Amino acid sequence: MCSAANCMLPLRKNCEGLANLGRLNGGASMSFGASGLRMHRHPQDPDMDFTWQELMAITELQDLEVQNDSQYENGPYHHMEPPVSVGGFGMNQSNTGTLTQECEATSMSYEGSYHEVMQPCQRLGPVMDSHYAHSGSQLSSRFLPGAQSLQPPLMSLLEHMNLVGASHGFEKDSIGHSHSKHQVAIDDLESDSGLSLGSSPPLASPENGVASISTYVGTEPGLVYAEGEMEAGLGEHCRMRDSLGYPMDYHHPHHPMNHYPAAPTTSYFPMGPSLPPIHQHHQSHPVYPLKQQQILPSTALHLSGPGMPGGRSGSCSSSYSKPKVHSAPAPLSRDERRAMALKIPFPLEKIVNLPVDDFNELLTQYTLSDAQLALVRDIRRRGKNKVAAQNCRKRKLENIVHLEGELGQLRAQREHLARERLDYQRSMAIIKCRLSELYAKVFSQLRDEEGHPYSLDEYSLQQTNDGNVYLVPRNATLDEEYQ
DNA sequence: ACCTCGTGTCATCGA
DNA sequence: GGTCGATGACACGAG
Repeated sequence: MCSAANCMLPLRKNCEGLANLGRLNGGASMSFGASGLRMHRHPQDPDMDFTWQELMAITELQDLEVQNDSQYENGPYHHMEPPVSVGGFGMNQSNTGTLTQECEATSMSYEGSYHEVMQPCQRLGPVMDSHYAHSGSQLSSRFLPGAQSLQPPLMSLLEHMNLVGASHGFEKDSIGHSHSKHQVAIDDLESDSGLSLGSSPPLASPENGVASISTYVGTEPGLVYAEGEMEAGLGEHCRMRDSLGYPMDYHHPHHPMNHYPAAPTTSYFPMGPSLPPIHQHHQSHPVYPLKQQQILPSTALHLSGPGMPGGRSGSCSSSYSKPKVHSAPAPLSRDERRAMALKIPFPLEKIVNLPVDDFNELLTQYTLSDAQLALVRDIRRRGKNKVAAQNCRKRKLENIVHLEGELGQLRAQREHLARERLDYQRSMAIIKCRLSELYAKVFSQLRDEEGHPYSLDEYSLQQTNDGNVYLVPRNATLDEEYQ
């Protein structure tokens, strides 16, 4: 035991709970401690029992405050400002912290938000009890703009202080409900949106994406978690795109959804046996001069001929006839022209879409020159790469849209957490103010053996782990024996 | 003339 | 080693 221990005056033992506080503090005197110092109270201050209860309630809050702090520290949002602490008021669970006398003595640590609250709080101070007793709900609206966001421990205390009023229920519902909804939104976002090429539009421009995510970017609490409606997922996505006029099916002739041989309906070769005769998808194909198209024989690649399997000439011949649906038929691509020039005896569709084994088998069925063989392989490579590039670009745009949605959600979450933090700081400032008043009140009732009051400048209250509260000189700390 | 956008193509990498 | 898909980079044409 250190020397300071002789001056430590255990005031009370609060482990029996608030129910016993009245009895413990209701006595005419409190004689504690090894020093034998006796503290005398004024005879039955009618406010003292309530003061003690309130004081201890605030003290016990400090444990809960730690939990609140850890919530902020462990949460996804890390703010640069340190959490507010009321430890400066003493009554610590350990041996740290000392009492302070005035609200302004602690206001330094609050910077912005605390000053906002302290002024009305101090102005209210002398008549605070009456306000608590008679107009708590008004205080809640006037001085606790963020009281509805208090965590349950704070709410409990403020209820005890009659500071909160009817806003409690709202906050519980607000926080709890919004968090659960928020989780749903995260789950939805984390769910693989999938690269559903078949349901993706040919183009998903970033502008469209921004328009779609505007739902998630909310600045108001009510809007913050509206992204939970994302659960509609791809279906909603599709509807949105549909409303934008995009086709829901990606009718690309070589789209992975159109697997060979299930969908041999189109071809790079515009004259396949069962092909739609026009390029419905590739509208960007260069429009070659009419002169160039005119020199292309409509039956340039006759499948009927030497080396061709019999019985296919007719259909194949017709398959290479130019479509006559439109007066201005789609131009041929470079590879198509090359294929016709080299008389490649099978459609480009097969060249591109056949599996490698079937493709090799197809090559064995024909006698091709080296130039033809090289061209066929180039056509196959370029055709596959073209589809791959299209898929890649679609995927890239979809990723951009998805990331913008996540960004909006995270921004909304950040705003929500910032508001919660501000509310928490304001509430703690009010609590500290009230706590300082309570300590001043307690000290005003304590007397030493000679009847002199203890000074808050010289003494502080410290609480041990077992709940004993000691009056400790400020230049001393509680000995471990008391912990 | 310049920019943007869409597309095709090539080169490269990893599976 | 060949094939395939993905992707960055580049070129080109259209608007």
